Amino acid sequence: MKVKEVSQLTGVSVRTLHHYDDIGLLTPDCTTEAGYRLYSDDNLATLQQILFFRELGFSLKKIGELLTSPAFSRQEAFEMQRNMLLEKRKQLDSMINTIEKTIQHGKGELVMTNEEKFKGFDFGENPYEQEARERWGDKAVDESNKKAAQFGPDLEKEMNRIYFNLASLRHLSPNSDEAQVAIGQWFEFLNKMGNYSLEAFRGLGEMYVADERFTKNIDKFGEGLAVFMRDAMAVYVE
Amino acid sequence: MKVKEVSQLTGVSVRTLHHYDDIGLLTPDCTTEAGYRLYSDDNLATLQQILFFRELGFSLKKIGELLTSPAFSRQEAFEMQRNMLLEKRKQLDSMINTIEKTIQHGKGELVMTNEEKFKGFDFGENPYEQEARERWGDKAVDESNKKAAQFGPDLEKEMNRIYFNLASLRHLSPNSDEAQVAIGQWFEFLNKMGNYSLEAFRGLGEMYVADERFTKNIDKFGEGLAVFMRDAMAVYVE
DNA sequence: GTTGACTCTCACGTTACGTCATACTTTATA
DNA sequence: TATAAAGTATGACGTAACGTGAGAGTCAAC
Repeated sequence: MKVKEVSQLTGVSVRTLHHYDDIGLLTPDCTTEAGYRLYSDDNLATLQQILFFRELGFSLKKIGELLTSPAFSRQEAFEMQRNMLLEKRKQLDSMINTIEKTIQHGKGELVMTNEEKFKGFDFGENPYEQEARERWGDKAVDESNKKAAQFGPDLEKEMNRIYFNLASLRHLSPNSDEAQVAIGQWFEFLNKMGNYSLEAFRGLGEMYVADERFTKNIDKFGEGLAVFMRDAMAVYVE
Repeated sequence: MKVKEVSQLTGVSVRTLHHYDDIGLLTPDCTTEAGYRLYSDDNLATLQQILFFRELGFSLKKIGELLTSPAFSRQEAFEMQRNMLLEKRKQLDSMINTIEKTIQHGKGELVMTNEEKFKGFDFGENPYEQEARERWGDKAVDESNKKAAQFGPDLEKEMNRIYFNLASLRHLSPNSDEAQVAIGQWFEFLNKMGNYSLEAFRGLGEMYVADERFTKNIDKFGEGLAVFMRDAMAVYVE
């Protein structure tokens, strides 16, 4: 789909699409050789996400952070957004209530304090952001780091813990959330003592299967773990 | 009340109060000789109005125009705002509905078209503004005055005929065929001497009931004709 | 009488686009 | 098939509604 079609479908302006592309929030999957932006269905789904978050008052910057967070899951996000929308409706109800009272107040049928007159406006500290940050924000990553670090200077123990954890998940899909979180921990762990690029990380996964010495050592934690890890690592890199 | 108190009470920042003062949207009734802003209860009521309109997506400029309009009435505004808030809640419900469908869609339990995925987002042409402009915009009063003045004797006759005809139908449903034909004639008639958009036409109907001067003149042809016409006009627009 | 919370007025920064201007590409029409 | 019309791209500047200090005056309290 070209910009105008997307614009008409979603109600956002073409300029907005350009803008989102400029700031890297929504880069179309494809372009014609003339430079025309072409949006895929997946791009549309992302745009929908963006609009939901925007409606809930998130800044574009924060939306970008959320969308690119490794812990981000679309389904999870949708369910959360639903809750947020319900919250917002409650707020709206509160405002409606306030205004109805105000109308009566104007007719002299009711007395109102100043505070009551502004009930429902307290937009100030919305709990939405908080929840989102906890779920997908930097804090989540930091916390897990902290926990991992608490295992002490004994790196081998920590390593084993991660392997163990992964082994317990190896019957799941390599791209399941749990698997990806676990493999993320593995990636962080490796980066504590060296600098693994994502590409190197993927290569490592390949080696787990290709090299028998690795395979055997890894599969000690559970049959098929090496293969599982390779797949999960490949997914993680993406 | 000084700025901080107002800020805490209402949830808006001190800077915002300064800003509203700067642009003349909300100038405190009083200041100390040191230049401190002092807000009266009336100022607070105005601020409440501002916040309601703001929540409904009006620009500060437009809010200022509304508030200073001679036709502006606080009570009327409140009632209108309540309707707008109810409208907005409907929109929210639509979004919630969309998101619930989307969740099912994600689980593969449902098929959705791209259009369905963006239902409820269509912020584009909000009817709120339109209504407000018609009610309090200077334009509404001027235009109808001008046109009324231009009436020649021929036109007046035709107009009366249409009114008469409508009055004879006012016991029917506003969306009956007869009523719609008659109101269609009225629309054509108006368009002979000016350009009435459908939206303006609907607004005119609203004014028939809202503005006593109209109501009285119209009801001369039959009790309740103004209300009947407003309803028929609303139906006609759709 | 001085500390700390509160206030003032500039004035520049920021976010999320809007609005041209200018130029190229694609589609429709004659 | 040429040519107009509609769509798109990239700057680049504009705007709305504040945020964020800086620097200075004011006020209540200990």
